[in-house]
Amino acid sequence: MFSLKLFSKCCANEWLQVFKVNKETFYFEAGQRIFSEGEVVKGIYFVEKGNIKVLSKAHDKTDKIIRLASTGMILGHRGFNAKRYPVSAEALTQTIVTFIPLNVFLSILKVSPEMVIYLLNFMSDELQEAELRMKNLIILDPKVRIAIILLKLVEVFGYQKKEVKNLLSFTISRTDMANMGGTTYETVIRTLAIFKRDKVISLAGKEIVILNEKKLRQIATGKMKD
Amino acid sequence: MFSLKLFSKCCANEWLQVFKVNKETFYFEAGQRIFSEGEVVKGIYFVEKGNIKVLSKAHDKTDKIIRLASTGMILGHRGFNAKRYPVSAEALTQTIVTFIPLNVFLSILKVSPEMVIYLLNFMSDELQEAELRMKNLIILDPKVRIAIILLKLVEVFGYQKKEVKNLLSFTISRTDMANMGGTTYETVIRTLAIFKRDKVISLAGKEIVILNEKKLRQIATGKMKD
DNA sequence: GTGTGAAAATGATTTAAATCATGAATTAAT
DNA sequence: ATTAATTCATGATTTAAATCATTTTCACAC
Repeated sequence: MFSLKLFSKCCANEWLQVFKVNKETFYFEAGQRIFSEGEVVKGIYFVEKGNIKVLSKAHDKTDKIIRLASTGMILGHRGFNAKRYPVSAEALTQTIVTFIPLNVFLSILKVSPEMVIYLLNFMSDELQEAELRMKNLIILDPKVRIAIILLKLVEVFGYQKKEVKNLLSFTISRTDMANMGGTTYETVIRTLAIFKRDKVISLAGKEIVILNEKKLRQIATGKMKD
Repeated sequence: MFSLKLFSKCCANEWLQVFKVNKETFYFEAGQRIFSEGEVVKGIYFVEKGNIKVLSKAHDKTDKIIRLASTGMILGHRGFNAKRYPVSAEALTQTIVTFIPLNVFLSILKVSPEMVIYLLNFMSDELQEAELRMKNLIILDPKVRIAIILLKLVEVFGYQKKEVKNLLSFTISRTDMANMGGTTYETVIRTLAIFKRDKVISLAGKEIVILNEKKLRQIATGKMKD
């Protein structure tokens, strides 16, 4: 259990007890909201298992995918200085999360410099990640952006350990990919078709197999023009 | 002096002394680098005065503008968990910064929960800011994006207090605006011409006067189609 | 199995923005 | 002041991707 490991590493025994007493476990099915933008911040979530998309409402009232999350990640930490969550979190698959009330977490932060450092590092990583995506979105070529998204899927969700080699353990919808990449789902589909033609990936229904991760990485870093 | 105020608010007297003894002041001219991507992280910077652009190298080897900074902001905090700065900072105007070595700053963090909270809030804000920009970039209309950039210039650099009302105190180049907006400088220039035609702004050379901030805000939030 | 709805896939058309090309204006340098 | 260099400005052309319109495939229910 991710959160338990983290707290036992960072806290003295008495505070580990505080965590254990105050934590709650929640289960979500695919499509369910873990929390929604605008809700009052009650606490912080640790993803024990599952895949999640973090959404934020844009000016046009549609939700944009801000990041993907999976096992071992923190949710709701953007609420620190806000009264209300600035983003929503929605389960993409069956998900288990551990919840801890904000005041309890803040108390633990006060007595655990290790936890402070962990959190600062986590947020620093997230900041770099967000800025990296920003750069990627500025790059105008959708092919590059979609290659980056595929690599992101590998990074966050990983490969299925079953028969087929390099079959993504979870594939988000083409529409979600378009959302992440700032493009349309038709463009995503066409681009995936090109990648398939070039033997970079293969498609089995909506499922995606990464045939040539090296080549995909070259496309994603702009080292391959076609 | 921004950093002095911050530390005296957050620290007991003895630690304020540690800050005062260890801090250094640096001066930069427009175009000079404060630190560069890839350099070993030595410490953290507080902007006392001046305008700065924070850059990050993209795949195509060109620098992309990640954020703008001005008086009262922190630089170099992305280096917390990294050995080397993941971004560069370049002065846009004459700039004064206070530098404090990382180990000194971390020591102060350990004894000052106030400073921890301040930093967490600052980073939380930055994260939200980055995600907001991400959303904005996903929105495809360059006109909206350029309106957002103009408002950003108002927010970060403010208006000149001289004769002309609502004259931006500092205008970045069209090329820099294009960089921030993920577009070309021609598109920036054309869009500014449209804004001028619609009496939203006026142009005096490269300088920009915001004539109708309300209307600009409507364009930026997509509430105005033309 | 058959039916229904959703998601994926493709083709045709339009459109907006990038690119290319050139010229004007502003700034800096001698 | 004159030249050079940089930045700003516009017009013409091309191109890539959005939009629109259908068709196909897949998944789930009955």
